[in-house]
Amino acid sequence: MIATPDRTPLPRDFFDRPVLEVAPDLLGRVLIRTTPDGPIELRLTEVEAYDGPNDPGSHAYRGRTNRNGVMFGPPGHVYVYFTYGMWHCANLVCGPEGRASAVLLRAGEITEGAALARRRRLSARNDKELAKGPARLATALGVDRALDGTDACAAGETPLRILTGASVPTHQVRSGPRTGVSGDGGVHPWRFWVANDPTVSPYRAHTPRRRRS
DNA sequence: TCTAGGATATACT
DNA sequence: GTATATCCTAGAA
Repeated sequence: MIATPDRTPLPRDFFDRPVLEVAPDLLGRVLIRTTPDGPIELRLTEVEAYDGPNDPGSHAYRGRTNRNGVMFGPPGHVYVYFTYGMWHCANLVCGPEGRASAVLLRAGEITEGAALARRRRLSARNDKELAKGPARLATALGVDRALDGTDACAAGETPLRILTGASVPTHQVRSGPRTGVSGDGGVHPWRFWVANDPTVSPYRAHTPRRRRS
């Protein structure tokens, strides 16, 4: 065995599987965000599955729009959406192509480039909060709509890539209801996280907003 | 420690 | 007009 970390991207076949197989298998894998100031690496600790046509909680449930077009494309690409008027969230598209299923990257541990991440996340009180939540993760990595459609499996230069390497053992994977999803979409235990990991975001049930005055 | 409310793009009614 | 795959701050407890 070779002791050096494997810098090879995951093969596209990895994502060309049902999203419920891919999601737990992503836990523990490492994302590399290449920025002009240097790389930021993140180890995934929490994800959520969204299964296009059968899933009322999915952005793709009501068909293709300008925003969600990447979900309908080939697996292994990054779908980035802008929400609540302020935040970005990153997903990895799963197969088969056209099914429009994806995994939302909910939280992770910054394993390299923490100084760069802190600069983008000034409100974080400690390093465990740098990517504790989907919008925080995107902010820490500097992910926005400009990265929508990025191929995370590309071998060459790419702003965002996911590496091969060990996922966490099955006995450390936990699952439960998805966060912040309303209606029938909240019943599925399609949120997956690493047991006892301090970077996993706290569960919040869906709370409807009150009307503005 | 907890809760309420604000910020406001995008899609849908 | 209303809801949302969210986060942050202020003020109460």
